[in-house]
Amino acid sequence: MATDIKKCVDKMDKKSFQDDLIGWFVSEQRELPWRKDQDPYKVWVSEIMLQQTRVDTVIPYFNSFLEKFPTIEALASADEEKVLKAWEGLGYYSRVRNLQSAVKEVRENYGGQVPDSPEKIASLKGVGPYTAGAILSIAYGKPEPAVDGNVMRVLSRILLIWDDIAKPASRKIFESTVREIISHENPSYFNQALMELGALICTPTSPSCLLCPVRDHCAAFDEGVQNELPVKTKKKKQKNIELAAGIFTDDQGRILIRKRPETGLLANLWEFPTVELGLGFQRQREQLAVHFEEIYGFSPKISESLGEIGHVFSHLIWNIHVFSGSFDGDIIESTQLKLVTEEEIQEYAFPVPYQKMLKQYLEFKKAD
DNA sequence: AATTCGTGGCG
DNA sequence: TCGCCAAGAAT
Repeated sequence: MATDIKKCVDKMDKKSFQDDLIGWFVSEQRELPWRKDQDPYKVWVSEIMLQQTRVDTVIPYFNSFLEKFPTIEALASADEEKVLKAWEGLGYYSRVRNLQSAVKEVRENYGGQVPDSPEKIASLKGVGPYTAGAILSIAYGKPEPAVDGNVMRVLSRILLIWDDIAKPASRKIFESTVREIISHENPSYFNQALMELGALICTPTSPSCLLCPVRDHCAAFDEGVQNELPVKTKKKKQKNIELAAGIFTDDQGRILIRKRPETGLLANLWEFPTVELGLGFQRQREQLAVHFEEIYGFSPKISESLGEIGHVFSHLIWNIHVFSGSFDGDIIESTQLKLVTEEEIQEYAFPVPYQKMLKQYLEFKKAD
């Protein structure tokens, strides 16, 4: 640890800090569905869902997910299609595929009990340093650091840590710092309180320092630099991609859908047949049909243009040119290519941009 | 170490 | 409108 950080840590009255922090958490913590008990499975599910995702977004997903898959056994034996459907709209879909894979591993190797050793738990798919520490401390009361973005922001201010929190290497600095100041009486509340403080008081912009329970321990507040911390370099902007996608129906009105590849963006989710348009995407309808044929082996009759749908990802921006149309008989259905009715389509998990596309199509059809 | 993985909300 | 952000992990 850097000497200036150590100096700040040494100067801190740990016991007083822990008491103020935990005391605040006891009285001010939010009632959240995953805080009703310390069931390791529920803690685990909540932590996976909460990765890069807001509490308000997670709550309804957590409740319905636990209803559908109440136990490790239930999730381990569930159909992957249903698991993905339960995650639909939450994003970062590899999280739930890793979760189900890890839950199976727990069933097979640990008798269905979530292990409580750092080594074993960190070896589970989708469980990294943060999630391992969160489960160990919250479910098992172990004094392990659980360093997320909140913790880095809060501690950077309290202890005047100027390392760039966007750098992967910085996390370790915060972990070793937490090891020095964590409460061994109540590591669960200590970790949760740091995160809760970051969520409610010590926010990224305009922190509510006047309401802060640990203001007297905060070096940044003392020096009036709370708005300069944390140091975080900004990421580069997204790349634009032009796509054409079609809702193509057969003579019975069934819609053609395709399962995306099992790796990469939106892996294993379903979509409507899509082609990427090159630089000169101002091509004519006939060429577009040829383009679809090259990739899917059929040539649709494109009848209508339904406009465009924009969708922003973390690292890229899609602009989907939406079409509707039909095709003649000879589609060969497979595990990757299916013809489904408007009823059946509800059973398949679609990324948000394609949900928008379907909605757009149904409204167009109704108005027509 | 730097990228790739979603989505929705907010100033 | 746009950049930033939210309880990160895998590659």
